[in-house]
Amino acid sequence: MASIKDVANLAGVGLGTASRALSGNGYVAPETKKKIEEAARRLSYTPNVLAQNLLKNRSGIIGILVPALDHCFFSRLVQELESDLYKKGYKTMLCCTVSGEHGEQDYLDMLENNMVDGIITATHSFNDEAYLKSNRVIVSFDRDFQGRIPMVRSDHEGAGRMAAERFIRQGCRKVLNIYGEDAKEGHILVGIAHRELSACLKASGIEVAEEYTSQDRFTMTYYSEKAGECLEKYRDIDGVFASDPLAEAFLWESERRGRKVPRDLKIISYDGTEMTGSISPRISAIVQQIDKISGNLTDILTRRIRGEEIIEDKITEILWRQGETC
Amino acid sequence: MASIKDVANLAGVGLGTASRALSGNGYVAPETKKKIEEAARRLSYTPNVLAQNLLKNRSGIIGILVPALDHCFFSRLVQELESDLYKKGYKTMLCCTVSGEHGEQDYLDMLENNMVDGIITATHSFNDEAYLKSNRVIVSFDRDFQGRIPMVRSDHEGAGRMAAERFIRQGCRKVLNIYGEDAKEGHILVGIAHRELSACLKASGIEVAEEYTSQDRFTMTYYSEKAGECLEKYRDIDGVFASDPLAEAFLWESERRGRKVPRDLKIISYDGTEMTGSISPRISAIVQQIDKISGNLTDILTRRIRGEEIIEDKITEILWRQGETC
DNA sequence: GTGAAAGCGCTAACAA
DNA sequence: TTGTTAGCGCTTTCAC
Repeated sequence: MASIKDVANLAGVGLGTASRALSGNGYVAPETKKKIEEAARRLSYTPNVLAQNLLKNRSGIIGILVPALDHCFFSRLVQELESDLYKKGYKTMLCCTVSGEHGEQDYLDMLENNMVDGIITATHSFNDEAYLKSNRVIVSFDRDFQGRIPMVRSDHEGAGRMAAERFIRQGCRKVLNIYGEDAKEGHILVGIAHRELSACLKASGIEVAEEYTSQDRFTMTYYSEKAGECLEKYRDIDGVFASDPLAEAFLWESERRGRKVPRDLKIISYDGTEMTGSISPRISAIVQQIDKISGNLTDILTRRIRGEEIIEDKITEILWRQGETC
Repeated sequence: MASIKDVANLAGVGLGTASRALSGNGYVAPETKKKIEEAARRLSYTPNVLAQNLLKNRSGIIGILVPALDHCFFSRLVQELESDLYKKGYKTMLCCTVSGEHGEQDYLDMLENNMVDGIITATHSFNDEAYLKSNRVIVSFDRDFQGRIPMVRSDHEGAGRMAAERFIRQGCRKVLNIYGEDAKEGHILVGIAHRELSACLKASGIEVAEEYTSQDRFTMTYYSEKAGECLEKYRDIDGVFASDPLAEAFLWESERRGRKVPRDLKIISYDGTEMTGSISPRISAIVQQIDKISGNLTDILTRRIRGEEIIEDKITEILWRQGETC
């Protein structure tokens, strides 16, 4: 590994000059520069980012914390974030908190020890304190830290109302509203959409059943089981509101039991990733705009890294996607 | 940010002593150690990994290059790799090469400039030269670099034969064999399975149609379109062999056209991720064991980082998963 | 058992 | 315009 010192020696100049020539900032005579560049080429010199990082006290890496990639919403979000961060000059460190038993704490430590310049967290599992203790740059997706960490989320209130409106218009009499048990109360904010839905439906005299899914199982196997159980337990429901993969599971499990969708059961999914929009029949959905969410998250993050004080939250608009299930 | 120097000062010792006490290697008197640890706690000292990295000339980060996370095989693989790497003491840097327009080259440069200690590549897009130029640690998934970079892949020969055997036993007369155009020839090795399948079928007097998918589109929208087209184009096929999401698309598109699966069309998917195994009907599949693949990749990688010379390839066994589509 | 000093590879300030 | 020097924060000799 050739160092900048080697380059300077070969070119017959001081290493400060070599540094200026190669990095492009600072005065250096054209011919000297040429010599240095030639020497660098001959030695196939590459600057050691480890040294640059130490000096600048930044790594150029952003940590993304997600429960898992099994869930299509998270894999889409991560892919979008990686792309956006890259465009802004950052590399992405991936941290899945559910898959292994390993700790979120470990990943948070990377903030303290300068491994990452910032963190985008989309996990549900950990206690707030660990996050709030850190004075470095964190941005949250869909999780409320009592206004002490900036957050990005979808317009869940609107989503809940929109879903209710659809079920009502379709003449549903009893709707199953199912979501993660971690969003049941408190600061996982997708719960807002579900609570809003229940409230709206009840206000219109429509019966509501609520069920909750485990917060650390994201496999289709689990979702299929859960959907099957619910269909057995609630034989009289004619509507379901659930996140993408679970909505898909309801679709197949319902058909398999001879309950036609949408004739006997209307399904609306929340997330509306491309996955559920292209299978057949296409699932009707309220869409969380992942590209916008990613844009907001990375925008707030990079601005905070640059020193801006931002604590305001960002609510992303939701959309209706007409499918064939409601 | 308190540095080790601050800790040493507060404890009233030299910074060398503080370093030894905190890192645990080197002699230091118990009471001195206690003083230092106390000082560290008071200042809530955290070692700066950037400095440690520069000294050790390693970052503890592994780069994973995948085309995208849209495809369930890759999102599963990445999740598994992240978990395995974590257990081995490495962090994961995620690099999606298709999603953005940004270059694979950029990520390969990270090897040269010490940003990552090694790379696991599962991409299809780039020319071999860029990889072979690098003398740092690379391990490849399913891509042949003429024996110059160690590789892990599934037993594609066995997979092709197994699929053929199933189609034959089910009495198929014409099978559609569809896969990525990049695997058509050369070094994307999943092509072996498909070529083997075609060869076996033809040898048994069964007709084979081959089709190819784009190598940089992984969305369900695309797969659905493609499946639809094929079903229109080949009205007489009674068997399909395709990767997971595409197999799923064939399932829905076929049913939508009134061609019942498996009565009119037998489907076998290659990959057999959990996703296709749990929807209803469950898709019959030849399973690539992602956990084993990940284990082999990370094992070879870490051993090479430690200095072992490994160039032999690792073939992972495939499994049959009985579903309801063949 | 401990402190001082060198150095990882780089950049930036300061002289020359 | 260029070379020298001082660190970034840490670990590791090497004397004491």
